[in-house]
Parts: sequence; structure tokens; C-alpha cells
Amino acid sequence: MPELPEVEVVRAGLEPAVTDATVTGVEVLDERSLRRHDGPVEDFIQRLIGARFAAPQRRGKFLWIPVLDDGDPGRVSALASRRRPEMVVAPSSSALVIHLGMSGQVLLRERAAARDRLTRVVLEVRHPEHGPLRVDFVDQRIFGSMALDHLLPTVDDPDQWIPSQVAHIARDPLDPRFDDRAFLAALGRKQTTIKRALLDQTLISGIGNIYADEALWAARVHYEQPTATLRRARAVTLLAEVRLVLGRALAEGGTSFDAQYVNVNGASGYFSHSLNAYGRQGEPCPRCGRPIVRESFMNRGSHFCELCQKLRVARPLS
DNA sequence: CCGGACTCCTGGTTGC
DNA sequence: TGCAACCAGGAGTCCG
Repeated sequence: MPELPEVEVVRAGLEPAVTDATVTGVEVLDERSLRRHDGPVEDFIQRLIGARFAAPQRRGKFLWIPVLDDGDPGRVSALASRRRPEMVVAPSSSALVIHLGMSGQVLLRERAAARDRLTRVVLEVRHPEHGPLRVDFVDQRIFGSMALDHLLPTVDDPDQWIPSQVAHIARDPLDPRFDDRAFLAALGRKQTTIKRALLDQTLISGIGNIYADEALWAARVHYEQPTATLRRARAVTLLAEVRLVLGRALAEGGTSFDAQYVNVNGASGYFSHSLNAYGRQGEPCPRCGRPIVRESFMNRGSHFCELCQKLRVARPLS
């Protein structure tokens, strides 16, 4: 479900509530939500209780809250010895990694508030200013997860640290350090089609099925256009449209079709009203009026306009 | 390297 | 109304 804008809405909502807060209680209602935690449930609970949170971070669709004082001295020394001994210790050596999968939600609640039926993990925290709060991880399909993970320096900035589970994910296009030239060059090298590339989180992160279809529609690119045949100017346009659609969706609080995606207060975003292609099969293309078509692709739907988004044949080398 | 199939799951909607 | 089939915003692994 949630793509970059939705995850960023969650991150921004969590920030004032959990930064500097201390974990006072952890309840795991469904162990399957800890599938990506490397260790038993008790380990997850014991390391979290008493820990203090730093400000939540995000890359693409991954969200994490760096953990201070988590009471496991082993990892700090292990990290300090790798690669840059003089650097000693990261400000935080581990983090609570949250991935929302298709149906995950993070909800901030009063300590005594009723629980959603699909709540999988509950964190009780105490914030120095806001007092006691509850952070509920709700997830219908359990494709999402919570995990404690250690932090590693990023390859392109040794002062920036990232959970090991997220290290293989590319920077997202709203990250100031996203490398446009490297991305465009990779498109030219890859033997694949453009929608696959947009969904490949190791090339560019944060884009899912909705915003891939929207950006392709805006840039008038067919989803199966081979990346190597995409003219550079059009690839540049496409990347700009990716940024535009992600930015607009973020400004509107994300895309919600139902109560399945909500911010930390349980409220829906408004961007579904702004979609031009996704989910609009049979409706007229907002640009030319031709009905939007839905085709099956990668076990999901691709929505596009057959008139505006034609497959372009590669120009023969003269 | 690449693409396709399959896995992890629940629950709302659609169609007979 | 009942019930089965189908569908869903993600991502990892395996195999040819």
C-alpha cells in the first residue's frame, strides 16, 4: 500500500511524539510481524524496553527510529571496529525498523485508548513533554514488519547511518543526495523495461505501483518501454514527473482509497482524488479522453492511456 | 543479468 | 443471502 509519500506522512507524524521518548512497555500480539527481526521475540522486547528513541528516519518506503541506550554493549564495539576505527561509535548503534508492507499502519494513541482489531505490536512510550503515549502497529496482511537492526554507515556518506536491512535500498528521489546522473546512466545500461526499473528499489526507492503509473502517464511513457531505448530527455522528464507526483501526494497527505492507509492519527490522505491513471480504467484519459486501460503486469495492474503512452521504437543508429 | 512464478497473509468486494 | 473467487498500495527468493 504505502509508498514514499504515505511513509513520509507517518514519519513526520511520529517525529514530535517519539523523539526523545523512552520505551516503557512492549507487547507483541502477533509474532509474524517480527519476521524480519533477527532473534526471538523476547530479545526484541528486552532490548526495546528502557531504550530512548532518536528522530525517525526514512529511505524510500523504509522507516526507522534510531535507538539510544538499548542495553546491548556487544554491538557498539563490533561496529566501532569496522572500517573506521577512529570514528568510534555512531550516535546510535541500532534502530527500530518499520516497513508497512501493503497494509501496515502506525497509530499514535492515548495510553488507554481502544485497540484496533488488527493490532500486531504495541509500544508504550513516555515522552518528556507529552507524557505517556502508545504506538500501535496495525497490519491486516502482515506483509509489514518491525525489527531491531544494527546501523551501518552509508556507502556514499560515512557520517550517515542506515539499518543493515535497508542498506541495499537506493536513495529516493526526494533525498538531496539522490544521484540523477547515476540513475539516468543506469537506465541506459539496464536490459529491462521502464516500469520494472521504477519499481526496482535498488535503482530508485519509494515508488510503488500507484506513483509508477502516475509518473509514466504524466511523462507519456509506456510502461513496457525498454529503458535502453528511452531518450535521455524523456528520462529526465520522467524523473521530474516522479518527483512532482511524490511531492504533490505528500502535500495532500498521501493516497487513501479507504481506511487502509491512514496517518498516525488515523486520518486518510486526499491524493486519490488527484490520480490520472491509477485505478481509473474505463474512465477518460484527462489529457485526450481515450479510456484508460488496465493491463496485468508483474502480478498487478498497469494503468495507462494507449494514445498518450505509445511504445516508442528505438531510433536506428544512422 | 533478467523475467516469471511463487511466497509471506487477511479481509473487503464482486459475481454467480 | 450465501459463498467462492478475486483483488489489493510490497518485496524477497528461487529457478530457468
